[in-house]
Amino acid sequence: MDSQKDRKPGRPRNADLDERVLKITLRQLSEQGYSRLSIDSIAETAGVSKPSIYRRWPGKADLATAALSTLQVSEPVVDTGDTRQDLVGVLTNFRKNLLRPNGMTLIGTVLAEEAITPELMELFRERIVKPRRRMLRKILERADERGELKPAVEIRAAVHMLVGAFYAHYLAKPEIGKDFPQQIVDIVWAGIAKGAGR
Amino acid sequence: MDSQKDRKPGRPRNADLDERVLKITLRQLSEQGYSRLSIDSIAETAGVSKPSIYRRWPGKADLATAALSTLQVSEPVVDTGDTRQDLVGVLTNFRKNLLRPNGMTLIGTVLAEEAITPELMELFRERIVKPRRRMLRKILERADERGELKPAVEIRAAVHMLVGAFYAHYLAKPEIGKDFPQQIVDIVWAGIAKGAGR
Amino acid sequence: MDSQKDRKPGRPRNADLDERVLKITLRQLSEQGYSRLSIDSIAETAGVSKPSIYRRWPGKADLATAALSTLQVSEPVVDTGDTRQDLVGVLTNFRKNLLRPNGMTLIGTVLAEEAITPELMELFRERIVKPRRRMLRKILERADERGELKPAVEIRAAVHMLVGAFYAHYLAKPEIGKDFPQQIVDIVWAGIAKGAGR
Amino acid sequence: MDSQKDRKPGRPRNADLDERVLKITLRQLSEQGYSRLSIDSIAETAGVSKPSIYRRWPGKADLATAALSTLQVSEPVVDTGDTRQDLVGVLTNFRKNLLRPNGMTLIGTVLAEEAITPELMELFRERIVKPRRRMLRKILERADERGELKPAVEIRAAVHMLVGAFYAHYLAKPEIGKDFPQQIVDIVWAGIAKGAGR
DNA sequence: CATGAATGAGCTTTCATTCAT
DNA sequence: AATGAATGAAAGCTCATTCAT
Repeated sequence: MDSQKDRKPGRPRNADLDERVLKITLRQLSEQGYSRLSIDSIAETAGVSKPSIYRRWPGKADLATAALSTLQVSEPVVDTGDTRQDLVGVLTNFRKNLLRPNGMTLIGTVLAEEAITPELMELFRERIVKPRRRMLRKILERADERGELKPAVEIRAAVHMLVGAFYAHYLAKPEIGKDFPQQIVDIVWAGIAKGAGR
Repeated sequence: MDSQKDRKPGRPRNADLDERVLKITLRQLSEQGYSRLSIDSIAETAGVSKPSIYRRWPGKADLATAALSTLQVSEPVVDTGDTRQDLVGVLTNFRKNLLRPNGMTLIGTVLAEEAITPELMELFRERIVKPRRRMLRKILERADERGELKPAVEIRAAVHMLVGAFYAHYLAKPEIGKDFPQQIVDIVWAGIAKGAGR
Repeated sequence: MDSQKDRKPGRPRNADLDERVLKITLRQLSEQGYSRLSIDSIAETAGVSKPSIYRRWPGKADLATAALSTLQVSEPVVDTGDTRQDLVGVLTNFRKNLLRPNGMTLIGTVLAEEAITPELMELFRERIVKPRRRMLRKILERADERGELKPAVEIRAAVHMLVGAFYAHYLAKPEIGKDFPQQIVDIVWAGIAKGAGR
Repeated sequence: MDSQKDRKPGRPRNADLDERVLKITLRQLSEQGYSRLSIDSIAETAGVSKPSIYRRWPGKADLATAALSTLQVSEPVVDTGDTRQDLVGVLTNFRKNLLRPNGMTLIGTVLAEEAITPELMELFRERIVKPRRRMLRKILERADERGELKPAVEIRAAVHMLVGAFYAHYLAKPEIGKDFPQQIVDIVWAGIAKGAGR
């Protein structure tokens, strides 16, 4: 009798449903962008009725936001002791994600919608952009603590360059060579490391 | 007979119209993205009928493409003799464009639509991305010819970094400081210039 | 054994609930009409679940009907001895009700729905229309017994005119003057009273 | 060549369409009321696409209003010289309309929607209510000019009673006898005519 | 008994596109 | 060539009703 005492009243939610809907929303979001995203088609694909969706999320924007917020970049921070190798590791992984089908669509949609649905951009920043940057920043901060960097190096700017190089490359040419992470790290390292650049 | 020699038969097309439509299309494209782009509203804003649009461009994608292709980045290549100053000049201008209202919307739309309307991306690459990169590349090539760069420097990678840093910064934080171009150039320069990085 | 003798088995119904729901239903019915009446919103406003409503009333029509049937015009029959004054009294009250906000919405809804939900009209007739008419009829019958009326006066027709004048006035112009009841009574009285109309 | 000079450019409108849509709208409005009125079903019944409707009328309210405004009570003003006979004639016709199927639905809908879509009521007043009243008023004014009425009779109030009696009767009992017009006219006449009421 | 969840059908409205002058 | 009219297909959202605890 005790085992039921804290059961909530009413028909329990179908827990699957949340997950299924969010997953499909995220897929449509990444494949077709926010404005092509259709609750009709999400409902159909998920095998769910539209009101079930509207019960959970008040509107399209909220649903898209919720889907985005399920994303979470969370790779363990590597620490091999070799700064350059650590950086290359993170960037290699970044490259892989970028080159996946629709790897850039989500970021595109988020930028395209910024004026109209700014929440998307904000979430994307918090959940995707910042976590990835944090990994790189940590690596560089460790290097700094070990005294590997020049004094007064702008770590944030270095991170911008490391990450940004991939965006720029993609925009110029969508095939990014396997050794690009290494190339980028080499140049940045030469720019920020103490005694580098001989 | 002279006065008519290069007239085509039939009622001539209204040349104004092309221009007006393309201009408005481009604006809507930059402000609201491709999928919110509405031929209805373009026609209305331009004071033109929809069939007049369809006569010229077979469909929405073609119209958007045509509008994009009117864009042309064409800044005069500066050459002050000081490589770093030249780079900072170009990037300062780049920053200004980026920070304009909707400065990133167009690029976002183009990325978001890549899977569905790849022509947009291709055009954007040719008309916007590559010209800007070319300016930076030229500056660096000149520097190389003057012997300012380390041997075997990957100029293309350096350009990726210079440009990309802005994208990355925008994604992480949309306010980009005035001295950011200088910061970036400093680091890259330290990474690629002969004798730099002491 | 006494204390439970008239308890029904199982959990007793919450009597409050009936009342609350009906009251809110009646309000929505009077303010927005039958077809805008929404069980969703009734449930929410009453703080009740929808199945609790459906358990009591099989559907929307039944609920609306039940709400209507709680209405009951029941004014004490005045009898000052002065027929005209009595009539004016009733009609003055009628005017007040008519001019209340949404004073005509309920009657409108009932007419509008007659073809689809005839029960509403029937109930309205029994609970609202007839009781009010009965008051007027009583007054006139009393007058007749006192010998104030011409012989063979159609009392029912007189009542139609007394009441109907207000409807007609409202339809033509929704502001009804304070002396309208008196005006109407004067004319009717001149038409039906013995020796009137000199 | 002249015969075409004032033809409007563009594809001409399908004139039938307006008429068909308005007719069906009016029917649905009278049968089911404003809020059940559905553009979907109007379009289907009229064999027309929904955008064709929206091109002509910006929304549901406008369409309903337009449909209402096609109505026009316009009966020739009879003048037999016998006031009572003239009145009975108009009211007999009124009775016939009232007793038609859904004869009261339209007026009900208009009342029910007054708070939400007041244009309907306004139009109804102008197009239906006032014209009919005008006919009765004219008859009474003529009688007055002929010196048939008591001095200072409130003609408007008399008209309210004549018309209103039918509404009141309908609300109390929807079967209205054939001699009701005569009955009503008799009482009112006794109330307002000079020397009547013996 | 009462609840919260789920559903199918419907609503108004907009869009890209084609027709008929 | 240019126009206004017409269309089929969808979109976002809400409602009356039923299910599963």
